[in-house]
Parts: sequence; structure tokens; C-alpha cells
Amino acid sequence: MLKQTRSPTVHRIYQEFIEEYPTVEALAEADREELIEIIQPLGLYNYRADAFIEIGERTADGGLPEDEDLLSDLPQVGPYVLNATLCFGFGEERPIMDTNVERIYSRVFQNSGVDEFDEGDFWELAECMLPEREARQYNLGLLDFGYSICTHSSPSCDECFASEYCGYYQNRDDG
DNA sequence: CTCCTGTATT
DNA sequence: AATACCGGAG
Repeated sequence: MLKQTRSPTVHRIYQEFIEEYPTVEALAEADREELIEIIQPLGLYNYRADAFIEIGERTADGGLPEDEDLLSDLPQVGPYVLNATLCFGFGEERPIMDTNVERIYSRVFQNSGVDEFDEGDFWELAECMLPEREARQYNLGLLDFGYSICTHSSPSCDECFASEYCGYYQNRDDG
């Protein structure tokens, strides 16, 4: 649900969604129109509805697999959703990389000597940055940080713990 | 107008 | 690399 969708928007519909479809079995038997009616405010609802139902159908027997390859085979499961599911859902020590994490690392490492990487290298960077333990806590902290402090526009650098060594803040124009 | 806890297709 | 999918918030 969080793909290209802000968390407050997801929060608004999540309660109704989970009450209507508490299990993958329920999703497998969902009426497509009713499902769309609930998730419509998220946008991307056609893809999402089809994916929810297909994932339900394919995992109703046994629930969501914890296996990396089986998860990746499911519709609309790319690198981000795969790692987010394994980390947040199943407690594996996995990095995440999305537009928030990309923005945070790009700022912190700006003009630091490690500020030039392509998309593939961002995942490599995320792997390097992952602490030895508590990946889940670290990743959630990263997302909260990107949402509340290191925002896309007008970040709250005056409240940021990292401003002392952040390349973005250190290179800013005014004082 | 751009962007958001992206993915699949071209 | 570019685009479609999509509503909602800034």
C-alpha cells in the first residue's frame, strides 16, 4: 500500500481494509469492486486490487512464504517490497532502499567522497550502512526520520541530530 | 507543479 | 532510460 503513497493516506484506509480482509484467504475471495472501493484513495488501485487478489489466491494455502524467491515471484513484489516484507514482517536483517533512504544518504554523504553512486550502488550503500543488529528498528527509524526531519522540501536541519556532519547542511548556502 | 516506504513494461 | 499506473498532500 505504501508504494508511491504517503503513510497518512494508507493509515486512513488501513483499518477498514484489515477488518474486511484480515487474512490472505479473505483476499483470495475478495470481490474486486468492493476491494477497489476501499483502496481507491490510495491510487494505483487497479494494479493493487489485482495484486492483492492474486497474492491471496497464491498464498491462501500456507500463508505468505518467508522465502525470498517465492516472495519475489508474487505480483508487484520488487526489491523494496521484498526486503521490507522480510525485515518488517519476518524479522530478517535486511536493508531497505526507497526514495526516502536515497534522499537521506544523498544528503548526509553530499561532498563526502561517497556521494556518487547509481541506483544499484544505493542498495550497496544501504547494505553497508545497515547496523550489525536491530535492522528493523534502524530501517523504521530511517523512514520516520525521512518523514519528520529529513523531508523532501524544507528539511528541519535545525532539529537534526546529524547536521554537524551532514554534507547537505555543511554545504548549505546561508548560515 | 512535484512528490510519495515502487513495479512492470517498453 | 522512460513511462504508465493514480489519488492526495504540499
